Amino acid sequence: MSKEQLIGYVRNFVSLDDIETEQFASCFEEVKVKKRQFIVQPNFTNKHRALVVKGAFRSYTIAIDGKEHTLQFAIENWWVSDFNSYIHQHPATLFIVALEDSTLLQIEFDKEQELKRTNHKFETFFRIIAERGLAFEHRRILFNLTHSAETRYENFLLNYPNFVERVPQYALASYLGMTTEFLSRIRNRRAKKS
Amino acid sequence: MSKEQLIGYVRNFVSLDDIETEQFASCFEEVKVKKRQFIVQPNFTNKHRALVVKGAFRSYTIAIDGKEHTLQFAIENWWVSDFNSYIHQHPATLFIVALEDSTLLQIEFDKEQELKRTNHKFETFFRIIAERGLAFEHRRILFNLTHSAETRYENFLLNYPNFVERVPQYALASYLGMTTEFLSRIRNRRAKKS
DNA sequence: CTTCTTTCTTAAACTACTTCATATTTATTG
DNA sequence: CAATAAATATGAAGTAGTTTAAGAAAGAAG
Repeated sequence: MSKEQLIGYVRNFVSLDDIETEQFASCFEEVKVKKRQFIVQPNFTNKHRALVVKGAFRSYTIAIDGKEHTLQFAIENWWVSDFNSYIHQHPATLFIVALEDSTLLQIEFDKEQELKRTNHKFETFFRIIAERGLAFEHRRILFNLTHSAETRYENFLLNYPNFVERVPQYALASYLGMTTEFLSRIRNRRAKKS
Repeated sequence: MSKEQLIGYVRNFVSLDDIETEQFASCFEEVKVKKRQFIVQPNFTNKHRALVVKGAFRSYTIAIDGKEHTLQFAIENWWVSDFNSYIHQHPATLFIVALEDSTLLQIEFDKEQELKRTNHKFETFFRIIAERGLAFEHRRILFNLTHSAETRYENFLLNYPNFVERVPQYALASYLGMTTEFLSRIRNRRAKKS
């Protein structure tokens, strides 16, 4: 059962006894999603957050000029949601789409609230992942402010080599804040050098 | 005493009885900081997080080319820290400097850990502020990806009018991801229009 | 295997923003 | 309140990255 993976993940952050483990795991539901299927769409409230058990996702928005901009990717052991929509339980602004046939373990907002309310350890767990997420985004913002398009790409290659192969170029470009054409040129430039 | 302000802030998120309130508040220490004084510097671990009681701060980094890039501003009722340094207790990468003579209420990392360990409510409080911080940075990243320099400035004006007056232009420019010269032009352009 | 669609590539023209250099205004300090 | 330093303004030249457009390659679907 894929919940092993969830348990393993949670135990990185808090130690749970058997009863707690069971209680935690029982709040999650396995969902299979086909490539190109949307799990979140603008104007619909994002009622779950999900751990990617297998597969890959992309969350993005479409600007007024029609262009797509990627906020996040998620592969195995990453969480996926429109976080603003989820925590405030108001309408989403993002699309979230499966980049591959995927399996998720998702928890409903209300169940998560209950978990956090009933057991200090669960509260701790969600606190830690929020903190780590925040620290991550701080690093990302700073890196984006301080580096050129090419350096941002190199950094992504270095830190997330396993994402690169699984993510379409246009999506990666829009995550890194450049056009797909420009990323194509960067890749070409680099290929020639080596 | 300025701890009233801290209590008021915390009670926005969790309800504390008198004993809890006292326990929470007693972990914070008031610190006065003069304009231009640094409270965090690269390579020193950031041992506290602090609520701004009065005044204003800026956290920023200096890139290899010598240019400053602002990660955050903080005025009254905002938290300030090098969050990556603080939560992992490893050396800071940021400078944090007072933009005005200021008063802080700061808590030591170890005391915060203890608060969270000993009382579920305190854990909840820190979970909530981390989640809100994360949601905030998601909005910021998306907005930066989807809008031009001028629009980013207009948005900042709209959402944080009270920051604008208190923050030097070059710092705001570097927060918004543009040069101070370009922001100067934008402001000039706008002034002429109206 | 063929057709249709999606993604990637390449090149030339363009533009939003930067850089550099200098002048002006606004703060800070003795 | 001078004197000096720090921040802002402005113009001209430069560039990193975009836009547009068209073709090539790769994937998906029958």
